Amino acid sequence: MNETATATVTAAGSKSQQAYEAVKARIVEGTYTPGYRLVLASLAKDLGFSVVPVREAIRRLEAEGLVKFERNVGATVAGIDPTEYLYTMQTLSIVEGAATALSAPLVGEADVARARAVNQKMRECLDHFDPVRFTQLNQDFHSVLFEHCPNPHILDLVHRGWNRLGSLRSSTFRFVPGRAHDSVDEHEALLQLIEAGADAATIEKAARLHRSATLDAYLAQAQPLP
Amino acid sequence: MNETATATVTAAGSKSQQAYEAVKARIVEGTYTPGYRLVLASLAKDLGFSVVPVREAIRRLEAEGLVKFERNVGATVAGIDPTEYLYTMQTLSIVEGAATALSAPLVGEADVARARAVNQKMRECLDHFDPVRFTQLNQDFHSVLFEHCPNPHILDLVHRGWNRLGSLRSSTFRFVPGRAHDSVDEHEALLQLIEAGADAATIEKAARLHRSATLDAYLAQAQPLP
DNA sequence: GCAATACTAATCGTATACGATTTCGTACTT
DNA sequence: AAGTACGAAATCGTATACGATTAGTATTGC
Repeated sequence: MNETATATVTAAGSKSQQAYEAVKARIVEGTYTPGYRLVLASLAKDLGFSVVPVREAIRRLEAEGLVKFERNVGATVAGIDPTEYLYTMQTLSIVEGAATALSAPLVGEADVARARAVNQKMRECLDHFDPVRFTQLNQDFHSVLFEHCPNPHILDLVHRGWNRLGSLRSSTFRFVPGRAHDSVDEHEALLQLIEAGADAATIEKAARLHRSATLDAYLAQAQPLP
Repeated sequence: MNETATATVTAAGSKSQQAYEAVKARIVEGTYTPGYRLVLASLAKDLGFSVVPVREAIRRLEAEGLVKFERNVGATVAGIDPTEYLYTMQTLSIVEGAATALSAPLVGEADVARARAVNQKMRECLDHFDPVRFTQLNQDFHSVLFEHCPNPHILDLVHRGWNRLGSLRSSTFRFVPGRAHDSVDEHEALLQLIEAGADAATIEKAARLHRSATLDAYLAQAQPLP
């Protein structure tokens, strides 16, 4: 059997949990593309489990918005129509902004240095532009900034938002390449705010606008998503 | 697809759904108090279903934070230690503030009038103070203000927050009676902001502070929760 | 008398089985 | 020929059954 390289090796005994993580991984990494039909029996046979744990896993993924479920019909990998993208990005702008602001006082020098290093890689990435790598680095960067958020509820909401966007992380910056440059600059500005111990409201506003700007750039592009 | 405020007519064919709603109702209305142990077999026998749909319902409630679940041990109605209360209120202050701001442009005169009527009842309620009724009216009031939020994700987060607080809605204002008076005044101020077509940021800030103030009042009280 | 261990009861986790519902293809009717 | 009605295949929903794990209790050894 093959394991996902990025997996945290949870090795959770529960098969529901295993199924959950397996399916989630396949969705996020793109093995199951949006619209893909998730048949319980097939998945169960594929994973070697019975349908019951798989079913539970699917319902959990539904709750997170990663799959769409229709009674007596089945589950499909949640699509990302532009409307959903807008909703998700808007929600993320709000909760991530808050998380970043709440996290800021707990971000130490080492964290800032790490974030800055990531941002530097992003800047280098601008030349021979690789959207996938860039978006991955982007997530790494922001993770450093909000991961210290002391409120686990908010942090969870942020993670869910990123997960939902994960399905199209390969394409986010592909559609708005011009945005990448500004993004890197805004990152540096954000770091300086944090270093300076800026007001929570200021940091929140900056973080939110940073995300909103990406959303706006996408909307301006008005390119239909796959 | 989604149930309106006037629930109870759902009668969703799925037994999972029925079980979900039944258990949720009993938690929110207080039949199952925090810490109550939810035994699958007992619930199933009680509801007349098998354990499988009940199990699914419990997991959904877990995802919403209404019950706590421990593997191979069982589920209990989620307690509300002060820490959790703080987290939930803080999260709610953020998402409800955003929802209210996004909703504001869509709130018509009729809505404002309705909200004001509710607030008037709350003011009358101040004399012979009934915490339960007051908190119910409070929810009604805010529902009018955020229910038009065009982003369903955010709206859903607001609903979840209110649900989590539902278990102690009978006690929220019981512990901070002095807060009730200020709350009514802030409601009126909020209505005037909306009527005047105030800036989204202004409305968001006001709505958030309104909730934060309740949280702060509670924290100042520093009374341990049941 | 106290503590550690073995045993029992309760409960959860998963598998298998069967009934219910939907969907799609085919044949028949107009 | 087109639309409708019927039927079969696929899939989901739920029930029942059994194995696995935990918690509580009694017993035994020191």
